[in-house]
Amino acid sequence: MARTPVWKSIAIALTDDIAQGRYETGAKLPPEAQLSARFGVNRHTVRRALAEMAEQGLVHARRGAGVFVAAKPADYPIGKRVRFHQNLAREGRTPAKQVLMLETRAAGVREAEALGLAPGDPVHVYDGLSLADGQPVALAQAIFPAERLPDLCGALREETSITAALKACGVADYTRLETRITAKLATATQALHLRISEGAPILRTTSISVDPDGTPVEFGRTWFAGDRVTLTVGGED
Amino acid sequence: MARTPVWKSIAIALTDDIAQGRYETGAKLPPEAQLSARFGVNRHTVRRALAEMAEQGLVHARRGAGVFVAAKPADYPIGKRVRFHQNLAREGRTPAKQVLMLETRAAGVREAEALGLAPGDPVHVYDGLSLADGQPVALAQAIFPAERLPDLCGALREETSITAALKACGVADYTRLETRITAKLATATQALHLRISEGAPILRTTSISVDPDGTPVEFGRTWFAGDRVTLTVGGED
DNA sequence: GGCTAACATTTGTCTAGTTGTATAGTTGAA
DNA sequence: TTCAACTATACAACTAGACAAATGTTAGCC
Repeated sequence: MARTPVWKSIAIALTDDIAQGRYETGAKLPPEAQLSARFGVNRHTVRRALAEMAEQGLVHARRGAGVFVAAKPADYPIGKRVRFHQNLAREGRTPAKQVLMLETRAAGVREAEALGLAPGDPVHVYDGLSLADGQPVALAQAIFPAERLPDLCGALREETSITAALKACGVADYTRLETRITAKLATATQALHLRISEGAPILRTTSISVDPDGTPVEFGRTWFAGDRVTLTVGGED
Repeated sequence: MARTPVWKSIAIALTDDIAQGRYETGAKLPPEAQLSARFGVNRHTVRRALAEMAEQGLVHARRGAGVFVAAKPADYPIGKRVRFHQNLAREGRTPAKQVLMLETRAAGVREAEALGLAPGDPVHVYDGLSLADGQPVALAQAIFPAERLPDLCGALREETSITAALKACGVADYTRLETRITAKLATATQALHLRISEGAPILRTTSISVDPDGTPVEFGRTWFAGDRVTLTVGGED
């Protein structure tokens, strides 16, 4: 006899359910207690199955909330013209952003250098979450020179994208001057926002964007959920 | 592995924000709902963090109004002239001390060496608690040469500060010769006195103070509640 | 101006549900 | 015996939603 463990057959059954479309991406699976009743096994056995699926990136569990079907990875091109909303819309996914924090404060040394300011000059700091089809994809921090863009905070709050907010403040166009990419592990709060597990791989990019005159307008730091995004460089554009 | 709970890391993040001056003393923190969005957790989890901070006296909440910063960690300059009462008064906080124990006994080897005595010579030992605005900030042990300062015990009991007690015994001035700083974790009794949790970080300093002639007058050991104090070295003075 | 009433905001509390983890026990097979 | 798979139970940590209570704000009225 083959003797496949019970938990493995449960994992297969659930995986099949997802493939059949019984549970959509982003949807919540029934709670473990309910699943264990359905399969007639102990809760731990279901957990074993779910753990396997989580490791394969098929589902993701949030303590207290439930187990959710993970989304498919998206290609995210990085070139001269990086526009989160356009990038995703091109793939037929619905982009969205969620403002986590918005403040104006003095620039740090690193930030001032990137924006061509003096340390201590005022900057707008935007902390936000970028979503694709309602699923968090990236944590983004963007820093703008406050003196040049005094009304940006309001615009960021109201507009649906950073590009639109910059346009409302008179920056009709801007291009990416430089992007640096490194790999990190998710901290606890990053993991919570991105709905991944602590210690999961993260792509961290830091970037400088300039307007057509070559004046820096944005210093950005973005943390992508490594499982959900594939950064692509080069190609067209 | 004992992973740190999410609420604890949130408490640390907020405490740090306060220490960094992002929220001034007396200022209102963002409402719980906003904080829970910023950290990506449920409001209850933020409340757990705020409860911890409130217990430590860092913030206090008023129903219907908000959560306010009660006190930011005090800066405690360490230089030639370390005076607990003056240090705190300069920051607009009310210092106080509470005597835990007062005794005269024979000096140990380490203590004798620091004070330039022979082991077994009599020393006064002061054990006390230092408070800022009624909040315990540090546990202090001070050891004085008994033969040189025979009446110190009584003075320590009556005067409000060690500086005053020394003055009453004829030591008009004294300066810090040396201070050593290490990090420790709070023991149960330390935690109890400082009203922090067991295992919380503690700054331990050992110091030698001398009178204008260069004769050692005090050998001190102090345990600061790490959350409530930031030791600063150098600068003015 | 000064007062009140209505409303929105914000913290406090409660109940219920869900996943994470730890411990101990049972069963079946090599 | 020993080991792996599974069961059983309990508790901790976090989520979710609802409502109460206190506060701050604003509009309207005298």
